[in-house]
Amino acid sequence: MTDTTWVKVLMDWSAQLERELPWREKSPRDPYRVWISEIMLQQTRTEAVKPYFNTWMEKFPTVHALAEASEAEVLHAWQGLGYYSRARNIHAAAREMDSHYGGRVPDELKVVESLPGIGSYTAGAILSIAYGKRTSAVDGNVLRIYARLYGIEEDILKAKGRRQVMNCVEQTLPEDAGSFNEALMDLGQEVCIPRFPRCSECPIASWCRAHREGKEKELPVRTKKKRQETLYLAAALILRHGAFLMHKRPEKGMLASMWEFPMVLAHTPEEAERELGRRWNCRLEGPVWKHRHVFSHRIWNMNAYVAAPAVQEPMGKDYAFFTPEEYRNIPLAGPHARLAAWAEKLVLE
DNA sequence: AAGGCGGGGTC
DNA sequence: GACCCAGCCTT
Repeated sequence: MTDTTWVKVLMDWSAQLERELPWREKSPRDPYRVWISEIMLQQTRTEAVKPYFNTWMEKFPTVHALAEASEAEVLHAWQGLGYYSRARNIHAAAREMDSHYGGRVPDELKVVESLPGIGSYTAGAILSIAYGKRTSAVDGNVLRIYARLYGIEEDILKAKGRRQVMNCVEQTLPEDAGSFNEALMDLGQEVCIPRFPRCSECPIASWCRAHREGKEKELPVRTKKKRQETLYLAAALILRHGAFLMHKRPEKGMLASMWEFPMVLAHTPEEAERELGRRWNCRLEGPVWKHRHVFSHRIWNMNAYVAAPAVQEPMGKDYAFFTPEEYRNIPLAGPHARLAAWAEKLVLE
């Protein structure tokens, strides 16, 4: 039988820690706030989320307010936070809650988990924290903590290792699962951190197998990810009557539905520049601006050029002109937001 | 089971 | 540079 005496020790430690976070107001918790915070926190540090969360709540205070908003407004509020399918899914889920669930976050595990953007972790977190149900919420923190605590040597990013942790969590999960899940997050962020765990500060170190065996830096085992592909990007600054020509990206794939300056991707900077000149059939001045942007899975080396196409091209509905005043209110794609900020001064000249 | 999908802090 | 974060979805 598993020794679970550490559970209460951990929860007492977390309670006296009293971490103050915008989404951790006094109980009862607002399920809407719990849901939004959990989505924002997917693969994202708490410090990055804080300002977005507060702005979001002023802009979209309820499920209904969010459901009424346009997708562009929602995407704009998410700009800079990354993983933009989260914004699209959150919007779709809000409309579903508004039309089918009385404008509330549902309180049944299977129902919540069926909503877009809500997987097993987020469903468990919402149900336990907002509704007091006894559900587990296994995230990166929990995988790391349990791998160390119980000396699990399987790769936690693979199904087998993950299953071992999930089984273990089920056996240790207390009735007050919400407080327990939050206590694990506290421990994972403050003490049982990835690289160099602070075991001397850990309230449950005496129960930890990895610590006992001096393997706390060896665990957890996790596969490395492959490195990014490098691409070269040439962007066109096409200015008419104080407005820049911009392009709306496709509805699927990277930076979906966000706006960018017209651009070409290639494997060399020369090729990108040549293709851009051919596309707009004009001379390019520049590069007038350079930037290197690292994504999780690729790298863009960007060059921007001033272009003045002689004739008005037939452009289609994915193209439109925006003044800087206007493009501050539309969702801009990653590094194009930086270019847009820089390009404002061209309008003044 | 594997890979796509952002951005930023930290070493 | 590399690592990794309160993961989910598609293929």
